[in-house]
Amino acid sequence: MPLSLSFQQSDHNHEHCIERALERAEELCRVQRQRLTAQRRRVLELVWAQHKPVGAYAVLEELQKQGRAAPPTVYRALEFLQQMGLVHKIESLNAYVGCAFAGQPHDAQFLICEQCDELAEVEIPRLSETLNEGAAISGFEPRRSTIEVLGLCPNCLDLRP
Amino acid sequence: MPLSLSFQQSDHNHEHCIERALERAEELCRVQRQRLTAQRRRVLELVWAQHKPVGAYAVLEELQKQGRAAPPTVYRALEFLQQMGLVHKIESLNAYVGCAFAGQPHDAQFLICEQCDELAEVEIPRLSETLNEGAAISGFEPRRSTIEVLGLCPNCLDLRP
DNA sequence: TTTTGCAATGTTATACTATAACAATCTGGG
DNA sequence: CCCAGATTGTTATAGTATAACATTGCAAAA
Ligand SMILES: [Zn+2]
Ligand SMILES: [Zn+2]
Ligand SMILES: [Zn+2]
Ligand SMILES: [Zn+2]
Repeated sequence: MPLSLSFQQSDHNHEHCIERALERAEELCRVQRQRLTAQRRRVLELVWAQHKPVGAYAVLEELQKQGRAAPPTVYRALEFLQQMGLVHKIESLNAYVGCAFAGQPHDAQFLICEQCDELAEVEIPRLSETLNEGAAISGFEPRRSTIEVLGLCPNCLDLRP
Repeated sequence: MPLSLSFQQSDHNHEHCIERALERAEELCRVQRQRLTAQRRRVLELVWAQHKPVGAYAVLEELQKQGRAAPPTVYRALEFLQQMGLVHKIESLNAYVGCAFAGQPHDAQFLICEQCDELAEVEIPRLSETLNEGAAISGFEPRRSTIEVLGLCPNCLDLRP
């Protein structure tokens, strides 16, 4: 997965992204004997609607367009999807995004554009190793890391003076 | 600053930590012609009360022991202190912690123990460089990064089976 | 097939985190 | 002193997330 393709072009076929994510989810849940119910599938679909982090209440609003729904519905689905490694929470934004590497064990690393809100999940070479080695020097044993980088994406940089 | 001293011993002289932080704050505000008011000073003191992240409403409760106070009081003080580089927000915990490197330009990096809640602000060798170089490969220009590592601290690891 | 028990969802209420808006007060420079 | 801007007070409300318990759905066991 070449890093230079981390950020999607605005004209890419996003339907394809969504389809692929849903297929991947079906597969993972089947293998792990977990139920990807219609509700959960729909939430995953909504989270994947864009390559941008989406708030839980934004998902809720969409759900409500097709019937009643309350916050616990969304949060339960998001929790399930996170546990299945299908969705990540972006802590610095209180928002959620579909995992680009579902099924592949990885530490989550995100580049987030503060201009257009586009997000790319990346795997920066040697970053996890450097982090783990550095933590070990402190005698610390890492279990889960939050790495969220805010800045300007290539698309927005191109449009700049 | 040796990384192996990142986590404080439970018997260290923490009054000294607090005094040093306050002196540092006075100095920084003086130089930058900003006012470290009694309110702001008190909030900084409360944030420094432990080497653990503290919630805004926990600070508020302490303030209320010495008179009336409302949420905006705390959030304003925290915002000021963050802008002055005296306090960091821990995004994954919605909590705040005193900066260990006030006055020294740095990217914030935290090791957080999920057992005892102790937190160490660290500067992992080459981590920022690795991150910036990796982002550059994506054509991304980083501005601010959130790096929070959850795991077990040396003290808690020692007490384990 | 019926039973049964757990998983999932519905529903209501509430906790927790943070900010908007405007009034009152304080502070330092002219 | 007087003013203008900064700071704080105060009330209300927005935004994020979970508790608690009722109901429904689903599949394995009998
Ligand atoms: Zn796409
Ligand atoms: Zn991922
Ligand atoms: Zn200390
Ligand atoms: Zn710091």
